[in-house]
Amino acid sequence: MSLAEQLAAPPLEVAPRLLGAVLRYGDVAVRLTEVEAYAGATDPGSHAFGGPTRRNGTMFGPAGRLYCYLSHGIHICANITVGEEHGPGAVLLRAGEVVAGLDVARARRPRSTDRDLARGPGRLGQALGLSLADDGTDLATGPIRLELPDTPVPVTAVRTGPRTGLRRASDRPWRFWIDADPTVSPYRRHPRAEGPEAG
DNA sequence: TAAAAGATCGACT
DNA sequence: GTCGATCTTTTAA
Repeated sequence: MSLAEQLAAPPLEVAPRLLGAVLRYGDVAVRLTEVEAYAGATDPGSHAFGGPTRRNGTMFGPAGRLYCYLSHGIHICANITVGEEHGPGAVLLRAGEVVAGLDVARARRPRSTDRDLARGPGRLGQALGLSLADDGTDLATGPIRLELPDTPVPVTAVRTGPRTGLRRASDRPWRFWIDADPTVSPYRRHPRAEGPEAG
């Protein structure tokens, strides 16, 4: 079963299965501990909501690719495309534990403790050395590889909650993380988030 | 400890 | 011209 076939399922189904997976780029490898599902056309929180644009084109391609975008002009955030082809599903890689290339990751983030090296999507992208040029990389054949876990994280260790920092659709509990893992990032609600508390 | 603000630039309208 | 699936530093309790 190919990587793309394993990822050819709805984002909400694939997201928890990515916990414990390892993303490797050069010397650095990160074990994923926190992800978020983005459903695509029906999800106001997704970049794909409203149809294809120059930025989100990768989301409308096949599963098993890396979707990278620039956040706040500074940080590269990474997603894995999932679901059916032309169905713009994706899973945001929110946080992880650096399991290889610790010296390289430390050099890229000199002011971080080891725990914080990839604790947050912007930090994760920085630790791995991602750039916008990495958008669209095939994770089965390219320089960046995704290794799914031999044994999935048990469902009893997976926790869910609302996605972090979104203004739209901020109440959907589509964030998944490994319970009690120290590298999971803290939840922050968007200051102007829409939803129950926004009125 | 929590909240606020500044940084910074490609994508979008 | 405005905005953001963020991070860091500063300021206030």
